[in-house]
Amino acid sequence: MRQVHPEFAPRPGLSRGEMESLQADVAAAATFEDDFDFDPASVSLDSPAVDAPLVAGIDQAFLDDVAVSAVVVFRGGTVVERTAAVSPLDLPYVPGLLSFREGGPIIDALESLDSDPDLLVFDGSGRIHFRQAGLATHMGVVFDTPSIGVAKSLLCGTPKTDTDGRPEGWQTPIVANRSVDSVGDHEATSETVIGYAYQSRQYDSRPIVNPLYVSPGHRLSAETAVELIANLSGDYKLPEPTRQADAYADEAKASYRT
DNA sequence: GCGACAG
DNA sequence: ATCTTGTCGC
Repeated sequence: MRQVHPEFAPRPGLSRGEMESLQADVAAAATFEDDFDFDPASVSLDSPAVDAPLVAGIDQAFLDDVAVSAVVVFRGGTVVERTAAVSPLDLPYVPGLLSFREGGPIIDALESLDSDPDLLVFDGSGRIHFRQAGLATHMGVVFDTPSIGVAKSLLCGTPKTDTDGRPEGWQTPIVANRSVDSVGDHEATSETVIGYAYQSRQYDSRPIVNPLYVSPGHRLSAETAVELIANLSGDYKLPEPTRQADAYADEAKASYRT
């Protein structure tokens, strides 16, 4: 696939202030409402539909100063394409600036993809971010493609209800808190729903499984984002596209080491 | 100064 | 994220 807005792509060598300023521009350019042409209900893991939307899962593995970015593309429950790219890392991990560390490598991988996915699913946050421009939002805007962020822990915002020990399928809104800035048309008040905590799985044996934190990246509402992730969840905690991308990144990393 | 945070 | 053996349990 190709970048639609390369001017928003993370550039190495920016100061912290410039990175934060670019994130504000990205957030202002993002849409947190449904704006896509496929039917959310047609996104599933078992639909044999030959015309089901293409969903790409993206994840990375690391080795010293290089990132191995993997993309696994699904159509219904079938993998139709996989790619992996190895790229140098310029910056360390800094909470809030993840897209500047991982964005470049991810763009490399997505550009090497033959398919043109209808939906991108990232390992990290989307709108659940200090400037409402997490990794999923940043990448979604650069490729102008619907995107969702699925994080295993909460970066900011507050769950409307306590999330401990909830049953499978349970969900509660994540509203903005003081650490979330209003950006462009996207205000951030204690009423603003920036994502959802979603209990994708709960095993009888384990005492507790933490929920996933799902947030819209671009061209999606928070409600639709959770609905889609629910449709893409199988027997494991992580949605299948992300889980497979994670495994493929590890594979690619292992073969790269040798 | 306190809080405190994706991968 | 990454470094890692065994081990508990379905």
